[in-house]
Amino acid sequence: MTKILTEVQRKILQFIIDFRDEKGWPPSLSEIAEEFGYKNRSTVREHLQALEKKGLIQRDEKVARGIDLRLDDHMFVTRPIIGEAAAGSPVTIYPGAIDTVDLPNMIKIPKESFLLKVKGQSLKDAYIFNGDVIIVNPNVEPVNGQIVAAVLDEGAVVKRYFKKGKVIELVSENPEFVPITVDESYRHFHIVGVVVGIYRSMEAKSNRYS
Amino acid sequence: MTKILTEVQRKILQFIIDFRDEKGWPPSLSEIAEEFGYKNRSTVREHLQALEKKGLIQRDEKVARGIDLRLDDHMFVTRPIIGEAAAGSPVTIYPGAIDTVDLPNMIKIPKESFLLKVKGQSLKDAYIFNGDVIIVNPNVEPVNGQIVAAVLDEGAVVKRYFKKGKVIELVSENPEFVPITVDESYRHFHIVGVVVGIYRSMEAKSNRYS
DNA sequence: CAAAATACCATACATTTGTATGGCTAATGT
DNA sequence: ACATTAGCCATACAAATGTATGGTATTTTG
Repeated sequence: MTKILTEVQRKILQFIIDFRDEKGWPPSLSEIAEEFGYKNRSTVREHLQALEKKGLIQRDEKVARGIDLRLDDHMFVTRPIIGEAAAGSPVTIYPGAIDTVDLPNMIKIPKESFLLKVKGQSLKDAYIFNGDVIIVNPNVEPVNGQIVAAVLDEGAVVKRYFKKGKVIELVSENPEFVPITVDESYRHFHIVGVVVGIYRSMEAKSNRYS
Repeated sequence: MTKILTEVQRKILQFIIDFRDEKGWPPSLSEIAEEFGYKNRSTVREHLQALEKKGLIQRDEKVARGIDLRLDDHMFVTRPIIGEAAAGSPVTIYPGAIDTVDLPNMIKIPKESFLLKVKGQSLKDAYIFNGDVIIVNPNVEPVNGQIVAAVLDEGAVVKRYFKKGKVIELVSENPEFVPITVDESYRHFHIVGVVVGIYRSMEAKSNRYS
């Protein structure tokens, strides 16, 4: 089962992955040939046939750029969680991804967004629960009414954002909670990003009460 | 900024997304033409130029299948919602899709699954709220512990599924609620499908208290 | 209303792309 | 010693692919 790749095959596979990542479509035989200095496409084709035989790619030979990656599904399905959101402590961003989520083959993360796993019941006033994954886009300006993840003196919050003149108000989804008003008296205030959505995996193993 | 797509453009974009998802590489102009019954590739090319002008794709015209998706900036893809889930009334499946959700393009709905929009607060014992979208897969056998959407005499429920011998128990996420035991006394009992996940859009417009 | 955009078509053309065949060398295993 | 495999080449060929140009009809927009 463990088919070992030769050095050349490994490099070609890596090139296909990178190419596809960057351009959005797989390389043609010519492009692979050029990358590796081959004067001939047949050479490339033989390497691709080897890769297909070993199950790493699937080809439609009759079709231009008909190279499909068949890497372990984990590559695509398991995404790193780069931090945790919880009240009382700042949003923790791990230096390297520590935890991962298994998202049932349905979630792909755009480059600029990242995932935060919700820890504890601290965000339940926003109807977000332990184990939920929130999708945060750090590169957009929050619009009034959007939910943002923010860090301030007393910790991290996930609340609706309203800017009124110089003052920013952070309102909970749950009307029982009093809004936070951010003004000059705050020394630390930083918008982590806009919460674009939440995803909750419905796996039996998940435990929402821990 | 909000460039609106025409119906044709939207459909073509969706086809490109699905094609790429399924095959692993983008479609050629011919393949798009064939899909939509066009007798001509120039027609397709014009649509692609429109999509590129609106920033949704990026093309390398000189290259076969040179279509790159640029959905990151336009995070949302509109998908049809085919029904509603609410307690008290059976799960309603619209004959044709009526409503739509804007899902982040990162959420890829498996072909066999469908979306139900949650209406009212009736499912809040499962921590699912008004306006949430649940992703239901009807073609898999529920495993003990999974959350299912089911219809029974008293209406539709979304609860955890446990089969013990001949008896099926439907347990709420919230321990305060008493489990439902399904036995011979039930005349109607039908599993709609397994809830694979939920997605909640964090749009300002959404109103969770209606 | 006139201009622009949308949405199609036909035909022609140049490249790109992948395939097929055959041959050559070096390393490896039996 | 001999077969096998990996790795590379040249040449020829057919099909797929994208482009260019010019046309028609309808709808939308300023």
